[in-house]
Amino acid sequence: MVTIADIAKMAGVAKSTVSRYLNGGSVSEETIRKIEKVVQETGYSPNKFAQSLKAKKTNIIGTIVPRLDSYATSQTLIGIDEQLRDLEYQLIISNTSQSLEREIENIYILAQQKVAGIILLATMVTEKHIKALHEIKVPILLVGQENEEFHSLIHNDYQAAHSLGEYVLAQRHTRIAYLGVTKEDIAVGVKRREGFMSAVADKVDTEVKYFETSFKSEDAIHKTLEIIEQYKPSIIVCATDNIALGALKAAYLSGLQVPKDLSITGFGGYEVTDLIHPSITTVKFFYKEAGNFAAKSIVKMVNKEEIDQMTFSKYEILKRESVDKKNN
Amino acid sequence: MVTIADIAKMAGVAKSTVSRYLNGGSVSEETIRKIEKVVQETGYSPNKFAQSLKAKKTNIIGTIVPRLDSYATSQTLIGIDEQLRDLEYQLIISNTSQSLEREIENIYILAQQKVAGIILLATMVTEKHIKALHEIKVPILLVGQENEEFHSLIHNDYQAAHSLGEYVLAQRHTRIAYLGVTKEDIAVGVKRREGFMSAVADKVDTEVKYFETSFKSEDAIHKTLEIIEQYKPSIIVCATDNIALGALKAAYLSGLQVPKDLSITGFGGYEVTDLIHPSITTVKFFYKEAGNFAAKSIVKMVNKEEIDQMTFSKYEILKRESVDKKNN
DNA sequence: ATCTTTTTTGGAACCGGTTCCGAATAAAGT
DNA sequence: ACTTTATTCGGAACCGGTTCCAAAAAAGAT
Repeated sequence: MVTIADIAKMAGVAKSTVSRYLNGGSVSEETIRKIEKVVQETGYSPNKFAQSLKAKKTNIIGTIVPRLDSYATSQTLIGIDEQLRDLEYQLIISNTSQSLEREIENIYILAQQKVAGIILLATMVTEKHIKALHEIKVPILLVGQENEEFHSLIHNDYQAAHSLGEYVLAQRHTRIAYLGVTKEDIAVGVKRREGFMSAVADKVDTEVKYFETSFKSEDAIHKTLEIIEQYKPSIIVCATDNIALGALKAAYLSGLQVPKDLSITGFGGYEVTDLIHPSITTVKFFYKEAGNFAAKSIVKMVNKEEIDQMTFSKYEILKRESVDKKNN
Repeated sequence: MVTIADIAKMAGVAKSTVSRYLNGGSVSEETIRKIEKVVQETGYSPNKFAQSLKAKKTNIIGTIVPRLDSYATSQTLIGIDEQLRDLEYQLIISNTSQSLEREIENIYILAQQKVAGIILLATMVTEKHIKALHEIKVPILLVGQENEEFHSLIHNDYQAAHSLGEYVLAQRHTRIAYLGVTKEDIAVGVKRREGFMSAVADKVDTEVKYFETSFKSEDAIHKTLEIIEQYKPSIIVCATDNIALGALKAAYLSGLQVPKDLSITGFGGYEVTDLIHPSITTVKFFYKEAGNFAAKSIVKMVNKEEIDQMTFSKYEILKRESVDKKNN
């Protein structure tokens, strides 16, 4: 490994002169040429650890993600990655495999690595999270969950679900099942449910029942089989697209035709929802664009610029084959 | 930020004593207690840059991946991540968004960061790749593509496709379309095709035609529409599950029933292939287990242990609803 | 109690880069 | 030609940890 001392010796100058050359300091044209020649011949590049040790900072942004095999996470990371590259920051991805303990641990690990900022894609934000995030003195951006103590970028779960509720009413569905998830996930478990109910509850001649499943499609299959047997809804509104896939499978297993016998909606706008038959009506969140925005925001925070405390990403209702219009 | 010098001062000992305490050197019980107390009170942890600068190595394994939104990549990374965590190595994920230039660049960047080893999930291995991998003097493991100069962990594309070909024959399909991808991808574009053809070519009364598409489902939809119109196969064997999803959509758009009018197979064993209707017959590769194995292997290489030059991961034919048996 | 062996400790050098500042040199001004 | 200003350069200290080795202390043997 070639060091700055080697380069200095080979170019016949001092280490500090090479350093000045590398960092835009005062160096004569002749000396520049001498150093350049040696740098090119050797392929020298500075030792990152030495630089960071001295500078006490890095150009690294850490992200903490709950899982690697989720569409929302992947797309968000792609957006973050693209934008950070443009801004000449390096991205570190820490996968916590949905362990809250690991999330806390990774917060401290990233701080130790002197990341310039942290983007936390959170499923939930506990007191321990908050304590850790305060202790480490690093700019933090939450993505996907809101919290009044930290800057947040969230998908407008409430408003999106409300819009979907309006669409379901406009399609004249009156016997509605809502298949949600645990309240511990504020965004998916609470806000989407509340938003949807705000649109459909208390409508005359409209019955809506809440059911709960996990995030796994296999559990959603079983739950939907129950719902079909016990409640016979004309539509099932699912809190995620993966749950909707499970509901679709259960409909087939029950001998029902979608959307004729049972309509189904999802949430997220995963690509596969347009590839299958029937294509699934869903709410599309622009995860990649959200990732782009998150990257820009965290860099602004690193540079001590002001950003909004809370930002909402866009959504779009994708009206597709899986919902029909009822005649009543 | 508390440094080792602060700890030493507070405990009334020398820096080198604190360092020995931290690294299992010779320290008396009394001195251990003094240091421990101060370390706990301050929450001190060593500066990673200083450690790495001195040690000239890290406990980081870098992975270079072509994309973040692929099932195979996600599962492999999850497997790598789990295993590395157990082995107390940190994982860095570098996403190259399918740019060969970025792959080369990231090889050098990771070397600069003194990663202990690199796992390269490659789509193809060019001369530039080989040059870079040789220059950086870091243990390398290729995953998903074979190359005789570097240790490789590959999915047995040839044998798996051969087995699938045998299954297709056993289901008595005689008018077969194979929908493949570019030959530049040796594993998916060459080996899978060759393996399948080795099973079905030259069979009496069996006609098999090769067609080509990109990895994108949308392109596969269009290509499949053409194939259905021009060749009317009884089965389409697709080089990936995403292509199979496209083929399934095209069958629906053509008014065909699967598997009655047209059978479809995929490759990879993505979860969604069992969620949709009809469930797709496919070859399942155990990506996560492959990731586990890759992590163990790279760590062995880092420790100068011998490993096999080439290792094959397992596969399994998942016989599902999308292929029926012909009566001929 | 004395001698030998083992354990413990601290000082200093080192890892590879950055930065300050005085000295030297060059350029500009009178 | 002399003075003032600007540019360039190199030496040394520093960033926070590790490690070597001589000296001191402790433990074991006679």
